[in-house]
Amino acid sequence: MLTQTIDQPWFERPATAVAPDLVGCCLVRQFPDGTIQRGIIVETEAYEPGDPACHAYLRKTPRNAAMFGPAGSTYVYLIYGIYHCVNIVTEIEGVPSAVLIRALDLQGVVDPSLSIKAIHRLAAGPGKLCRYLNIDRSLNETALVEGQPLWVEHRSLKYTSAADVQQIELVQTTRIGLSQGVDLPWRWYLKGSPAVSKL
DNA sequence: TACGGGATCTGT
DNA sequence: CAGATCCCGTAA
Repeated sequence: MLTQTIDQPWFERPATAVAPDLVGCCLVRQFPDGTIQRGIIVETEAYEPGDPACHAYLRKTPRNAAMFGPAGSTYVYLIYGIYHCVNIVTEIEGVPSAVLIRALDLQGVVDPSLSIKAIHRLAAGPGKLCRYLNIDRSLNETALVEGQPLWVEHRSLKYTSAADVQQIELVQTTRIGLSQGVDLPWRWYLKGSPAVSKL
């Protein structure tokens, strides 16, 4: 068994704990026609209660309701009227907490018209990865379960064997694009990945 | 009911 | 660095 699906208990932790652990894991998208696209998560951000940048900072509203849902479900929202962003909900139900998936290193993309470098930019950013994976609000509040439209797999053996868990070099910095909570260092990315949205 | 801004990206 | 373009949160 090379990959293992991550299930709910793993996500029942604060977003600031889950977010760094998700880097190196694999987001799996199964399209309606059954085809599957995988991407290694290379960049995440955490959003938590008490965090002024969290969409649920003030109260529960129709938009942010998904953040209060069970761990291991999705929170998908529309931003700037154009792009979607996908989060993985963490913490026990009722606690608004989530990890924004900011960038993926897509696996198995074969397109002769694109350079390797260009392929690495296809999902380099939260809006771009949702566009590429065709993720919109119809996938809001979806459980991350194998065989569903979206799920997550643990770091593969080739990443986790031997010396390697330690070799995932994480960089921790401040989050991007915010006007509130700008000083909280709740963004993590895989050092050296060509698919990270910004250095 | 009206209004303004947003966890973004692209092309100029 | 402005524009795209929609939803929703807040105020009235």
